[in-house]
Amino acid sequence: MHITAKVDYAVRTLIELAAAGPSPSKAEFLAQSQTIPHKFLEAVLADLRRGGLVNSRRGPDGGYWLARPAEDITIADVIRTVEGPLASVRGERPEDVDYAGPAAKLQDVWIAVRVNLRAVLENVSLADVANGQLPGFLITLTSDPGAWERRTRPATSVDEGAARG
Amino acid sequence: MHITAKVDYAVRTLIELAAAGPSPSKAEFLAQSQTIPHKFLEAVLADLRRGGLVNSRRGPDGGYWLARPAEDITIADVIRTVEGPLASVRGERPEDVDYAGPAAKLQDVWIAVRVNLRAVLENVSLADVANGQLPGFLITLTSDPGAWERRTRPATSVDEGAARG
DNA sequence: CGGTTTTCATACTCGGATGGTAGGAATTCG
DNA sequence: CGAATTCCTACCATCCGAGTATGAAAACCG
Repeated sequence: MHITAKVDYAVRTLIELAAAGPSPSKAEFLAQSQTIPHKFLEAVLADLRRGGLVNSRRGPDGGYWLARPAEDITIADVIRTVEGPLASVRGERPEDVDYAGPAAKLQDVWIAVRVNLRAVLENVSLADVANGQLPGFLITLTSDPGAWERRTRPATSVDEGAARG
Repeated sequence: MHITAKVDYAVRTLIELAAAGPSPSKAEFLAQSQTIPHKFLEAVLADLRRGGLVNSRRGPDGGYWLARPAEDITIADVIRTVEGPLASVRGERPEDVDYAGPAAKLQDVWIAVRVNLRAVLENVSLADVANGQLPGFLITLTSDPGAWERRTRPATSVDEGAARG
């Protein structure tokens, strides 16, 4: 469950474009604003252009701008454009896996994971983030202080010889 | 957002052990039951043992069995044992990332993603899956037929507005 | 037209992860 | 003892992630 640099860069760049409005922004400016290696960002922007999320123009006064309104581009759109499906199991889509015996119902778990991923990523737009006004359900999810705590797996009772409550 | 073969194998193997009860199961049997390469499964089982999720014994009548009750081991436990943190952004934990300018609130999105991942993975146990009796919230999440449909990113032309809220 | 600025395309590197395989040592049992 | 099984170390092939280098193509300026 890893957000790659490419996805991270793509989302941040598009947020920057959402904030910039309709006039074109140069790759060099975007790279410096978000601290992204310039040439690497160019490759990401190429994917975004081929995916139809941004338009571009060359030459002086050239640059990149959003191809659609920032309200209509979700984080899920960005991930699918630069990386493919939101969730996959060993390269397959969750609905395509097939498990034997007692593991049969494991498929439902992966489906539920995808449902919950979608519930967040398909319901936050670039405009939401750029304006700093996240949707209500997002506020609710992140307002629990536990949401910000790191959680490590429980220490096994076996290797802690002495103390166990 | 990719479930690796290692995680998939680990979970399925532990479910098989949950179904097998307290008597030891041999790696060869587990490999064949779940169609996993035998030697690769051995490496996975080694991680699970070092992580304290299974115990083992050698020799004839040897094998592997769960170190804790199947009701007390969640899918999240398994993922953290064999792969590390549930969610990460460019190798960092979501609470540690720091974004400039209009992207600042993007951190909250990643936090929300982790919250929703935890909501599923920390609340399904090996016993739930092995018994085929998933918790109610899981049933609810997967009973929507849309949960099983693949979703592709919208075509470049604007057609359907996403149902928000 | 020439020169400058920018995007665009291609190819390359480099390390680490992923998904395995092989061979043999250690342990347990009959 | 000998057979069965886990356990350990090493190895391998391939791909992916992240980034670099070089230069061609387009757009604008005068």
